[in-house]
Amino acid sequence: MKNEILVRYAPSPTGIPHIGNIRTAIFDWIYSKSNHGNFILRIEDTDQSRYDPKSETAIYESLEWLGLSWNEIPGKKPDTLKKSYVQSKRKKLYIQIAQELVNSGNAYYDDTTPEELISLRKKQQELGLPPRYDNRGRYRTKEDIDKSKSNGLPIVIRFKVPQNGSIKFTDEIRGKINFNLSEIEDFVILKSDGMPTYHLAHVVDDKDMGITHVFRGEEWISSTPKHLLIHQALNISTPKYIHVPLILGKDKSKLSKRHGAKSVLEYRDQGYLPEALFNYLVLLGWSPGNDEEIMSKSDIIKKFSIEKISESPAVFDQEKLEWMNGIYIRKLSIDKLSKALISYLEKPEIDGCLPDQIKRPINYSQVKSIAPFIQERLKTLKDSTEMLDFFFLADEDIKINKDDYFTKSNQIKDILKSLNEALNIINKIKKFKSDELELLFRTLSKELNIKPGILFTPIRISVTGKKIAPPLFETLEILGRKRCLSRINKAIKLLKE
RNA sequence: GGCCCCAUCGUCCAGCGGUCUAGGACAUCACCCUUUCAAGGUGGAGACACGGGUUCGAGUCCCGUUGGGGCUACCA
Repeated sequence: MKNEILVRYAPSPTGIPHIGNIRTAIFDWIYSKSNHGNFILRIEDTDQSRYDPKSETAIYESLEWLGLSWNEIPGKKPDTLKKSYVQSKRKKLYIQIAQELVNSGNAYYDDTTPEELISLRKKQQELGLPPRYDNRGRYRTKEDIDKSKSNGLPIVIRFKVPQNGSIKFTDEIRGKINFNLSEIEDFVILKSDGMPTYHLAHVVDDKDMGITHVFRGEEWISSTPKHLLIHQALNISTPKYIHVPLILGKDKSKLSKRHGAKSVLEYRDQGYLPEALFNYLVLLGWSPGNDEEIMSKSDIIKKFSIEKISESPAVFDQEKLEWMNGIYIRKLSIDKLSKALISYLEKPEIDGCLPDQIKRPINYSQVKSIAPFIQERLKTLKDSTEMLDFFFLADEDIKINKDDYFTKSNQIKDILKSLNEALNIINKIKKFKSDELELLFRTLSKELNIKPGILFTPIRISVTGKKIAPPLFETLEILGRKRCLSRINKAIKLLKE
């Protein structure tokens, strides 16, 4: 049986995909999966001046990291090894279609220069008129154009928009939307460098590739009439349009770099799990219709429907993402957590990971022994750096801030007493295990009549260099007797200075 | 400015005419648990933008106002 549903993610390689953009890809992917359709990737690189080769790689990486696998269209060879379709490789097709449109009277050559356009808009604005192209090119003769061409002036092809009547279309989540044609200017479909504009290229490709559903950001609603017009002129059918609500920054404007760099790869590098980002993002603008929030991919695929996509924009909430990431971290097995932690921690110090003086590779079994004690404390993998650097640091590299000892209005002689008792216990204890240690230290706390908190804090600081650290007795055990003794001795010396 | 879209707690969502004295989650506050920090538990505060209709009945339908956003390129 033939697959009916074909959706595409069509980013332009002008920057690293950000959250808003990739959310559309997520919807695309889910929709194709939930309908047993296909999902393809098309690189829309028709703007040569903004093209950035790095971002093309970033697109692949982002998609792969999130697990959004794409297919090729049966019978249509992709343009890259990565199985994506690339518009610049299809240039001839667009030129051919543009010329067809000229031939059929739906488009015309225009030699209006960019400078003329700028001064035209300027004049209009001075007069308080809306800035728009005045369709002057309609009245240029073939001779005019030929002359301009031989003079080396830039020539474009513009679509001839009927200047009366209206055009309407159905957006799958908002219903009917109507526009007056008189408000639409004759727009460029083929640029002077021979490249098509988005308007032409995507219509041609969607038709050529058999795209059935177009998911795109709400910002495209206003230019949809242009796309419809091209469809009409070409006498081809339109796909379904699903304009998804925008993702907004804290200030409620369209999410952009200005809101603090929200590229997908950055989330990866900051220690977020792909499952968490996926889950969070899909909930931004969609819900299953009840209160469920934590859902696996297959859950979501099962429950997804276009009708449940919301029509109002959503503000991106970093804190909720963090919370959700914590949920996903806690769901990981210790083995998986350890591996994720290692691959994160081994990166250079400059990326927020373990200090460079710590030898790589990081030992798996060591991380595995610690992982259970930090698992529920992590919001991101990055948090782990600070939580366990002291496990890997040499004793002499543990930096202690003396002031940390004195926050509870306690006195130095008590602190030294606690530390010396600790030394004593650690020295004498037979089985250096956390439960044994805890037993002895609790007994000591009672004997000395010192509250556990007061007794344990100096030990924690001495051994980890931190006021906040993983559970003390487990920490001691993993560190081992020798290192504990050495660190506490060092701390006593420091305190006596 | 013009055109288009949108409007439930601070934020994300549920609600698709009566079960709404409006439910969940994040954040926030209090308490419990507790060796720090978390995690967890319990509880609190917190919203249907406004005005007209329609209807026996409106958060839910219609219109307007207000507010927010988007578009207005030889960028996508």
